[in-house]
Amino acid sequence: MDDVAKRANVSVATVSRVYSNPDKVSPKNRQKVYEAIKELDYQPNVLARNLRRLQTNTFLVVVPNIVNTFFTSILKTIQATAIESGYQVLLGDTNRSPDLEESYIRLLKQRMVDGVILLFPRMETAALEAIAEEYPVVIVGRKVSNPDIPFVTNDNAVSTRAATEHIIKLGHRRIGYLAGTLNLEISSERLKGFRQAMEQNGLETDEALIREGDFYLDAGYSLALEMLSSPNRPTAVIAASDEMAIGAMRAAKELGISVPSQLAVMGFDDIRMASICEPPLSTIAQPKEEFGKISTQLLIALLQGRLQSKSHIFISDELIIRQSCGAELR
Amino acid sequence: MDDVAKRANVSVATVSRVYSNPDKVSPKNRQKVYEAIKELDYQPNVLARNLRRLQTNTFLVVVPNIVNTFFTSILKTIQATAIESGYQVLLGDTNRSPDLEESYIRLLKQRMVDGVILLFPRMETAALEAIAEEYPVVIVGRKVSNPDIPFVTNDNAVSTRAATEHIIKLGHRRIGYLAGTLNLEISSERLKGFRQAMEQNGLETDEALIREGDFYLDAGYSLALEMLSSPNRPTAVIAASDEMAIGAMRAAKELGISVPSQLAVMGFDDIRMASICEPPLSTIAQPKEEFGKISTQLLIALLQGRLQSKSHIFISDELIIRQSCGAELR
DNA sequence: TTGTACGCGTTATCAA
DNA sequence: TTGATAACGCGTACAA
Repeated sequence: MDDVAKRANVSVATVSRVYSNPDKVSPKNRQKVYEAIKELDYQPNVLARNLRRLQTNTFLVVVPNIVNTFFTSILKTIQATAIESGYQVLLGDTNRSPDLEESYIRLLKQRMVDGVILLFPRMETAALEAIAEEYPVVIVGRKVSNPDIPFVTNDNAVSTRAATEHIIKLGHRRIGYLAGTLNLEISSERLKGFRQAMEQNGLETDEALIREGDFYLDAGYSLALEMLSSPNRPTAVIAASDEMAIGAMRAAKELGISVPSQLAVMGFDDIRMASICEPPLSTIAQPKEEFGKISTQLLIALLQGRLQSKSHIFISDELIIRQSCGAELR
Repeated sequence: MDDVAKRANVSVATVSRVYSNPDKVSPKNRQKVYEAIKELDYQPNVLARNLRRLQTNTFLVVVPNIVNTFFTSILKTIQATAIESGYQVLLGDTNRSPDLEESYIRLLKQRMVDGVILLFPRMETAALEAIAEEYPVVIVGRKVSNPDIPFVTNDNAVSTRAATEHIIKLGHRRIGYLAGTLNLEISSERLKGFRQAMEQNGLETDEALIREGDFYLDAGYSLALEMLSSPNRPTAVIAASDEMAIGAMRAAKELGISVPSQLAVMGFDDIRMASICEPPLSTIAQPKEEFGKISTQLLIALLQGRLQSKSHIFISDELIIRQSCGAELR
């Protein structure tokens, strides 16, 4: 910076101002500085700037599993939005481990990052709130009660209820449900929505038709194989994930049960396979891009101290009707 | 740090040494410092440390598309390996744009990161080499001739040749090839391997059976539909990607051509769908984890100035035989 | 083994 | 509008 200043016949202060406050420098000097910068191919040292400002214009995104296109779709939008606003994104993959999640908070304490976006965090609520009260944190995909902690999420109960109602309207009465790991709030909420829809429509839920899986294809396959082998089998199956729904379709095929004419199937997630499989799977799509965009905007607002309070944001899922639920047969 | 020093009755230098050179501090003082750190919950300020050391212990990973599990599998290993070694990972998604790729190099010039791993870069070779000559850069998935620039890649020609030979050994003579975008080196190399295998086995390659697609399912579907509708259709199809291979299987199904008994199919990539589709797809799996691990080790060695020269590393792909190629029928 | 003091390259304050 | 200068918090050369 000294060299630039000398070459432009100004002080380092003026050079610095050309970056932070160009309007406060006379056009003549500004021009001279620009030229000197160009001639010397000068690049400001970000490390010094960071130290002086005590901020890095970088934030961390903590992801449960980066080999999962659901999360990376969100991450992609976060990254793009961040870059647009002059921020960088540091990546933290946790392998779904709550401990690793918490360990990343160290970066916040050491001032290595200005803030954090937590995607579908799994740590205890108490720990989560404690961190978010002390540092700039935005949560995606999970609710907290503290009104000062911003989050953006969908409502899993509402969406599953809507999907279930769609199936009921198609005339089904015996409906099976393949749940995800039930100790996750996201799974229990989805199941809750299923039960609500059944109840509100005066249908009894046969507990034998509710099974817990782990979101993956194999679980959906084997649970459905059992369920569909029963003489009193359901005429529709709703799954907490597309993979499980596709597993269920495979089981049906193996048993000679045709989808959708003899069995309606509904998934959740809208993964790429959902539109490609046979028949294409009806499902619920979460607003991945909006998760990313809104959470990033919230965090930047938070960092710049212009966050309106009560930033609890719910975004609607989208019910996508393809052929597996048989809506088109009617 | 001042507070810690006072509390432990030592100087700040001693506190600093406890972090960087614990052995150079007397056990007594070391213990006192540890206690003070704990009592005050002191965290060293990374920004100051970075400035002083003129390094960040952070490196950038530039990814063509982060919503692609092939790239994120590599990224995942990179992240894990980096963290293990005390490094952080900054994320750069380029949407396959060469310009965006180059723009990330700014972070290097500004010293925001110590080095870069470029995954399957698309920029011009000249630009690539120019950057890698000046800064610590490791390239994944692409070769460069300069022996000082480290890279790790597979050999697409060799792998495709092996896959083609496998098909030939199964007795096929008329074999179709669905290529990827041919202006990418990766695609032309694969096609080259196909031609080599045909030639070395004395088979003529009918140019009508070589078609260029774009790696995606739809292209594989429509190209195969055409190719298989011909009266003189091939008995085997090799694709440059699993998605195209799956598209080809769909086309075959539509035409009433049974896979594998009437048509052998081979893919490339080993995406999740490959093991799930019907029939399961034979394919070539690239060593994703090794890409990640080795590239990270190379970069860290490079940063620490202990990189042996000639770090040009080739890793073998794995031919995965499932049912779509019909090997099991014999 | 320990402490003093300088400098890393900026930004921001203040006075001119 | 500009310049001089004091931080920012740490690491380390040097002296003790």
